[in-house]
Amino acid sequence: MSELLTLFTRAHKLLRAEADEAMSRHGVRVGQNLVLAVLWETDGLTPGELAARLRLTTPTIVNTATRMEEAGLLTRMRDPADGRLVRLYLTERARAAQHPVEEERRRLEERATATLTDEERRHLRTALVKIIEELSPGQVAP
Amino acid sequence: MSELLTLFTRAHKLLRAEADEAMSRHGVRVGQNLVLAVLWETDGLTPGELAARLRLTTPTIVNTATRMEEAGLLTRMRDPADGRLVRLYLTERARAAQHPVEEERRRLEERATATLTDEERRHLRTALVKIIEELSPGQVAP
DNA sequence: CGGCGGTCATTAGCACGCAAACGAATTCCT
DNA sequence: AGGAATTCGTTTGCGTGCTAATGACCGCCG
Repeated sequence: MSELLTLFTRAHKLLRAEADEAMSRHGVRVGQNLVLAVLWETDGLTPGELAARLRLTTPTIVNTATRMEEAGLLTRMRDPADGRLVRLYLTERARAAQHPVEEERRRLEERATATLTDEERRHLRTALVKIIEELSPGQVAP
Repeated sequence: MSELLTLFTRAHKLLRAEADEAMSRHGVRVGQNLVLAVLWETDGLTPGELAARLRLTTPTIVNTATRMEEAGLLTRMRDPADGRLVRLYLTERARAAQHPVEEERRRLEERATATLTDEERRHLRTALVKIIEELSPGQVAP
């Protein structure tokens, strides 16, 4: 039986559900927190740039951005120099959510790996990196 | 930074994409292969029973079953003894897909962990089990 | 300068998860 | 026996991912 794939799926689902619940307490859904993480670092990126950094497709970012706009987390502005581009800027609410959301993320990771030793955590990390490297033709970088 | 969560998400996405591509070669989408795996073992279960075994919600199974019915993978039959129940039965096509799909699953797992030693694989497995145990209040069982 | 190809974002449509609301059938409890 | 409560499946609507098709805009090239 394909033990590992099954366990992987279950662990991922649990982690994602916990993350969504935790983020939702601060008005951020789990898929939005990735976009936020990038914009907290570099505000005013375009959907395409965000997609590249997050390894998602542009349509995914566009749809997420629309929901985030409706939720008052960001605003769209056409680039004055290049009318094809749209730049996404965080609102005050989005900036205010940074520390709470980052804290939730940190706490979840800590909780999920609470019963692992430091060595086991390192093993897990290297195993994940190896899997990613094996399946993704190329870089593992950031 | 929450390294582990990020790595986990990326690895899961890659695994899922590969799995979907592999299964699709045999007319089965990645979400359907889980339903199939259970029905290959025990045909004629109800959506509720399947949901319980797969730890998914009943609506998810119902919708997946509808798509599988349209794809000619299963048929719905009302239980003659209890009119609330619907039983899902595999078609010949679904049974024919068993060996190819199981083989794809096995190959994917093998490929993903190709650069891991047996010991690393065991480490990964126990780490996943611990995470699941930590986040899911109760059983890790089947 | 005027069209043409390339580069964007967006829209549409699908898969697959969830929760909540609904309707049908059974079971339980007077 | 007959109404109330429970147990099912289904429908609906949302979030998050994808691909393919569309449309706006820029830059280049003749």
